[in-house]
Amino acid sequence: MHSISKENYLKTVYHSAGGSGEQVATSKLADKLEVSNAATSEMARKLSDAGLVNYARYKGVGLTESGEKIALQVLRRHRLWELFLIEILGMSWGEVHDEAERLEHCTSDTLINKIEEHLEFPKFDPHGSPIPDREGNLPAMPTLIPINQSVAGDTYIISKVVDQSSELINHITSLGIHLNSKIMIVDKLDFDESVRIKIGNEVHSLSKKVSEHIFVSELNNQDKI
Amino acid sequence: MHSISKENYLKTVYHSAGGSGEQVATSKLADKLEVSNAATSEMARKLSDAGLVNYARYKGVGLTESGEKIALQVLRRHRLWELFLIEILGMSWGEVHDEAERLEHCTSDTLINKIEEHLEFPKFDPHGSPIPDREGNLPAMPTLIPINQSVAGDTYIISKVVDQSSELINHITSLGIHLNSKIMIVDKLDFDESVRIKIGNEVHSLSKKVSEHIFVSELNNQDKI
DNA sequence: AGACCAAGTTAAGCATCCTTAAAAATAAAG
DNA sequence: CTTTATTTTTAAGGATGCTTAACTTGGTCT
Repeated sequence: MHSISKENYLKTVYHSAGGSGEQVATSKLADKLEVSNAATSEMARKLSDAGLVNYARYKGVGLTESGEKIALQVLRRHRLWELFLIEILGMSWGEVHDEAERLEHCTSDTLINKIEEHLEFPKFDPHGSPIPDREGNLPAMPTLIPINQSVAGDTYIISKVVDQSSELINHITSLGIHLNSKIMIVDKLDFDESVRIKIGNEVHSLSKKVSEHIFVSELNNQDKI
Repeated sequence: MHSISKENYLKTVYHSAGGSGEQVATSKLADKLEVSNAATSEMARKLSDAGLVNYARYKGVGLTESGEKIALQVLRRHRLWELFLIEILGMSWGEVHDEAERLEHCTSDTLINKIEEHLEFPKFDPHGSPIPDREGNLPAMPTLIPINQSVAGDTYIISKVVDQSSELINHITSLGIHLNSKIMIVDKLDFDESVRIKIGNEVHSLSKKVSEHIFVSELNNQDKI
């Protein structure tokens, strides 16, 4: 296994490169990792020697295939842990990030696979980010639309909630809305642009403001949590 | 938080000192931690400077009060993780030790308390070892005897297995012996000091060596796991 | 007691990952 | 196109935690 530092560098390169294999400036990594520029330059050379990044002096770093593989494994561990801590242990959104940040570096394949199994092979983490599978493949992202742009009569899956203010979260949680809840759009009222939705057998009304912060995906587009 | 190395040294001192605050030879620690004697001497000095152990050259180390506190916290994390991995995630005895060995060093109080809560405040880990509570207090232990000191004809509960080598664990697991299994002592053979036990309807023979590592408690003496 | 052996300690050095400060390369401006 | 400013890299050094090799110390044997 690679050192915690190396894993964090690779993860940060992955995030900074925005998916594609762009080159990332060492200074950008230094900012994100909160270390000196000198430290990132040195690490860039080491990771390059190890074949995990492409690095040419003054040109930034980009992940190689094997580097990306490791970054995706770290990401997988992070996102599965976050989901697990929230779903199974009842921790709050605010608490889980730092915890997962540490656990992601000391979790064997065996353990993370058990966690994945226990969560019934989720595809997305509590923030709606995709969880790489055992081979490092990312699931297809559903097309997300804010709930106020949904079509009355159609059925959707709650896929993402932006703005993590506890007020909003508590409000929608109290209505029985959770990530991956199945909902049906009853109707949309013109006069206040609110949306009425059906969850299970209950119908609730969502204000315009609330409905803008909840994103849904079409049912067929989504296999399972 | 203290470094992983420091936590491991303190834990090892605790285990080696056998509960009471005896002095432990640095060479004994070196053996258990699989590092050189030089490394333990140096660490002894550092831990002593930090007030975590009593250390006089050539006289070994012993935990101070604050050192023992840390050791017990590490122990608490280790044992709760082991139990959690087995009970909640369905991992095997053989798998959990190494896993817990890593997790114990990157688990916040918040998380370990959640785990404790989820397990409904267990008192003993999967090996029958006591789990320190949040204040570092150990629960009262049931009276344990090694199986080779049991009385033929009597019935007991498997309460503890020492030596966590996967070989031993796998062996006894394959015989159907688990923590809290009820067993009956069939007889004890003088010529090789082996013990024959009955589990369910099967009778198995345990060598002297194996029988020394399995501890049982009398049937009425046992509250819960 | 004196000599000897084993246990324990110090010394020197290495790997990792970080720092600050100086030097070099690139980019920008006149 | 040269000078300046900015970014990036190298150099030197520190902390941690380990190694091997040499040296003390303590205990034992005669």
